[in-house]
Amino acid sequence: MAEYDCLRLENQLCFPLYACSKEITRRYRPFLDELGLTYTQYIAMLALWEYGEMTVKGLGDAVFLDSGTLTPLLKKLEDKGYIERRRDSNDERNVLASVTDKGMELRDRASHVPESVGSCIPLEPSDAAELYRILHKLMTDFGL
Amino acid sequence: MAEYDCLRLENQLCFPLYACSKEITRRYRPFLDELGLTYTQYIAMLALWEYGEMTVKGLGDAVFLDSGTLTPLLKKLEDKGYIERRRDSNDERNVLASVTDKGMELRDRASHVPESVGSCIPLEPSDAAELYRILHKLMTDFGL
DNA sequence: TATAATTAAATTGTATACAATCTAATTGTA
DNA sequence: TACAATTAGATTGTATACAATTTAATTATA
Repeated sequence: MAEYDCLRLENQLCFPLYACSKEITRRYRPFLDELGLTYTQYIAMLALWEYGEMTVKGLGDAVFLDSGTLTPLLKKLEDKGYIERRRDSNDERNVLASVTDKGMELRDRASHVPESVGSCIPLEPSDAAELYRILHKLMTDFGL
Repeated sequence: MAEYDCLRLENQLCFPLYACSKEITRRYRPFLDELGLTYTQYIAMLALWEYGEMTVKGLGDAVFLDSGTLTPLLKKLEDKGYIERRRDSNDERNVLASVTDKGMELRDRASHVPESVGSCIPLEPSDAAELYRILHKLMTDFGL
């Protein structure tokens, strides 16, 4: 059966990546629940806090999601009062998303999240740094 | 704004993990399309090829998915003719999934997938080995 | 042994993801 | 300037994910 060794779960690189990504997302939940955000909504808010007003396209480029995912997600963030959406009067094709005052207050409440989650991730600093380096290199080489 | 540096997308470890995981899954698509499988269906088939007949629970433990995801997924694999599902007569709570002859033929056609995908992942062998080591360590420490 | 507790799947509901398509606005060009 | 091509966002359809609940079967225990 050595001919199928390459198909063993243990020998895949994609699988632990997929599994660890899901597990880490899962560990955000208790902290994000307090903020009323899902993980993807949190990622979108990180981008909007950092870059300010953005088009749906620009946000999608930043977080690697398309309008099919972002349109309903941004509507939910708008319903929660964290962002506003409006058409760009200079180019009516664009929809601009911006953070509201309530959304800026949320930023303060979110500022402890990275540290809180970090303490739930059993990763030595040296491994975390190495993982960070490899993943960022991979993203660059992917053209992301 | 240094107080919010920890919220910058660039400073998250979760985000490149999430982005790379999605991108790698995306790169499986053309190869898996030929087999008529989605990525998650492929992962489930890897487990069934490797371990043989499994309960839904056992499969879920192997690939970190619950019955809410697996029940409809296994029905699709059954519709495609790659697996069979039957109740365990020794314990009627269990549903056993097993690979059909057609599913075993698929294994031959799938055997080139890891190498084909690997050549689309711009990762040096040393980095791939290091990434593999860190992720497996993380899974172990997560209790996965 | 009757029943409480546990277990496994399935189901329900919510939220991504993303391909493909549609619509409206803008841009390029003959 | 008409009109083709492009672009942005929204929509539709399919496929995960997973929490919470339900149902049926099994196990533990009073």
